[in-house]
Amino acid sequence: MEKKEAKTLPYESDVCEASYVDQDKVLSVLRGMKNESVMQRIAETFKVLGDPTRTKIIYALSSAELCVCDLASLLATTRSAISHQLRILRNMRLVKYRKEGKMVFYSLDDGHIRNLFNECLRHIEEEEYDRYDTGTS
Amino acid sequence: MEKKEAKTLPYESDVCEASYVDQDKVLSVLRGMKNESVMQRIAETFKVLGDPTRTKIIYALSSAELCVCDLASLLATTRSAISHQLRILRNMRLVKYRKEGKMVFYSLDDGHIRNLFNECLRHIEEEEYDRYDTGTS
DNA sequence: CTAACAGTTGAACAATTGTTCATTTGTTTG
DNA sequence: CAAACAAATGAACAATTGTTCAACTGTTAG
Repeated sequence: MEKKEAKTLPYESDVCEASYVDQDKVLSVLRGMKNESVMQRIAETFKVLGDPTRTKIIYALSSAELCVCDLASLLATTRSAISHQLRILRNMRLVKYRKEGKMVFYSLDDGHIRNLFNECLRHIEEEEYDRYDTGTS
Repeated sequence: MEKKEAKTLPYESDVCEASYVDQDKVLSVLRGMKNESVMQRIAETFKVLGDPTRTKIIYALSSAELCVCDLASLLATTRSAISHQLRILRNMRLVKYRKEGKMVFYSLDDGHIRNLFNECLRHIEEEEYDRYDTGTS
């Protein structure tokens, strides 16, 4: 039970335990939190959408069904790089595919992804607007 | 002008240039694409939302205004780690802050972020549903 | 069958990223 | 002023990530 004296703590301890935390507020937020695995899944989804190459693939597929070679040409990169990224998108069920001979055509898996994209775009545009709006008044 | 013989190309060249690309389709998609900097901004936004710690911070802030110490307590991590992540969220204008004495209270910057979050959640829930729905025809 | 091609994949490498540790800044209080 | 505390920050480190290179699978056409 050795109690550490305050003096022996020159900087913060590992985890914020002691300080003036608003316990009630924190507990209330904690209760409203989705469970860990859902949070993990959300983070993962955003992360997958957060790579420039994948972002562009998704955007391209939101306007047409395309094969690997089309995408490579469109994004000026190799088929290999595209293929690696498509696998990640496939695993996250963000895109689906259809085989036709030796070609494989990819498209978006569902409409939510398009919505996510548009919502993000709206945020960015509003951000842009705000930047020029501040200063008046 | 040394022309390489086909035989000296045992595998694909750097970029998909030659092959059977549907030029019309690709050009049409390309025209519909947002410009590079917008795409970059979208990717960046998703990326920032795509780290588990930041995802949780955002989610927590979507239900209450909190200080660094509250967040550290809530996520069971150090104030330093939270502070580093908050800077990133600040830079992307996803959160705003308000100083009160030596405390700093953070909150979401605008409503779009909440929408983005909810849209993502809906995608995940539908995904979950689909997984148990497949098999029947 | 063989050559050519679309796509996939594994290994390796460089680049980026998140956390920790330690220090610093700025505010409040004794 | 000095001690105490919230928060911010820089450096360092381990872990993760995206691309490239090279090889491989499977399909089509001569």
